[in-house]
Amino acid sequence: MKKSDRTRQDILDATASSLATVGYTATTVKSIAETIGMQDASIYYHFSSKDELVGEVLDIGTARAVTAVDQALAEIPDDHDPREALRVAIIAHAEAVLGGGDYPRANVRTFGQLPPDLTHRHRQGHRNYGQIWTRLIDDGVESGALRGDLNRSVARLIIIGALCWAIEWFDAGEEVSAADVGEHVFQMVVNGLSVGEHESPAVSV
Amino acid sequence: MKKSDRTRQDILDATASSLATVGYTATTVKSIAETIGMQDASIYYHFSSKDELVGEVLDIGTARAVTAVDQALAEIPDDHDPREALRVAIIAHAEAVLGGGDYPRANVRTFGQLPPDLTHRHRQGHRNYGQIWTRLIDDGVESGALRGDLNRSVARLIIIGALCWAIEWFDAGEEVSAADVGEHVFQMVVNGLSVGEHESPAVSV
DNA sequence: GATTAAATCTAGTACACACTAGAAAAGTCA
DNA sequence: TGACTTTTCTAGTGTGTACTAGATTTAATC
Repeated sequence: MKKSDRTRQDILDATASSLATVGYTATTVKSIAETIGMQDASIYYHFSSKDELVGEVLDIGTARAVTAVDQALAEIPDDHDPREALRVAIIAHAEAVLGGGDYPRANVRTFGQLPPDLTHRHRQGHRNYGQIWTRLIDDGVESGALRGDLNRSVARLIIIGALCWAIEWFDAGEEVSAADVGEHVFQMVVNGLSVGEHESPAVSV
Repeated sequence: MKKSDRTRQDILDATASSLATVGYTATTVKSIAETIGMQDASIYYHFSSKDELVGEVLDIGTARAVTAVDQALAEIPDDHDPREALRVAIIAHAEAVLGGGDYPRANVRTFGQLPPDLTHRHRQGHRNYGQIWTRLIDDGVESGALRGDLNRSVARLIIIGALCWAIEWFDAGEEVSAADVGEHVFQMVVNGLSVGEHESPAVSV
């Protein structure tokens, strides 16, 4: 019973890593098996199909991203500026998806390449994740800290999009960290690029 | 000689449409052939391989996006505010990629799913496109209109990312137009979501 | 209308993929 | 050790893919 659990975990890890780096199509059952030194057929003792395996990896990925953002939000004081909550959430997301493990990265990386079944399966998870952001923006607008003249749904998707797309160009080896990317996104979408009266920003790379 | 050109165009169009809607892997030579009422083998009279065909579609896509942005920029007066140039470029990009034809959409949609050869082939095209944006941001910073305390390269990638990711959620049937999305991106990354002294924005959806 | 060239089709090959069946090996515990 | 279970392997199937070769049809030219 112990052996099986460890192997199962190895398979999940290898799949997450492969999805995060080469995407869904290039992630073959054979390549996963090779990574952990098994025959491809042996995978099917632990998972009934490739898509069930991939689905489980993606489930873990969304769960981790949600947890990361929730935890970060839980740590800020109650009397916070709604902008600060947004900042914390953006940076937490950036760190989870860019600097974090393979699971959240696999999630974002394979977005739009999955077969219909898997896409449908994860729609609910994405909706839940989106609600966190909807609330953050609503709080900001209703408290008067954020502008109310923009479509909130579009604003939310633009923020998430800027963060998700970063996975396409972000290079962990470079001098810009995952948190830096988050800080930049926050500075841009909240304070704006335009010269004005901003608090002196903490980030300068 | 005429016939061949028209068929060739039909193949390109069908490929662009397929890439834009279902992605690279699901775009098979057979499905392309079916769309235009041919046998799959006949495609190879016009193109030597699937990837050569796809590569040509992507080339056209980048060219159209570049042209759209260049043209939009050429039409603004010489004494423009650098922010206005950025706004025009952002909206032109949004319209080209979201509201425009299948070719630019195919480009963005298949980003990250292409085999290494094709990825490498288009790196130069993307670099050229990026330079347009680099110049826009540099102009803004050097003229004092945009903040200079952020990493310009990161800022550029965040703007492009927000626009590119929009293809994943944008629905042409909804009440938000492609130009609306561009306007939102501009308002957010240049003026910021934060409440402050903005000119009353023209967009309110 | 006959001759030639262009364009498409029929019929296949080779390969990679997800997945299966049953034998073999490894692990567990009396 | 021996009986049993769990896990992995060997050897395959079927399917879908890009792509090829050569015959066949369609179009253009004289």
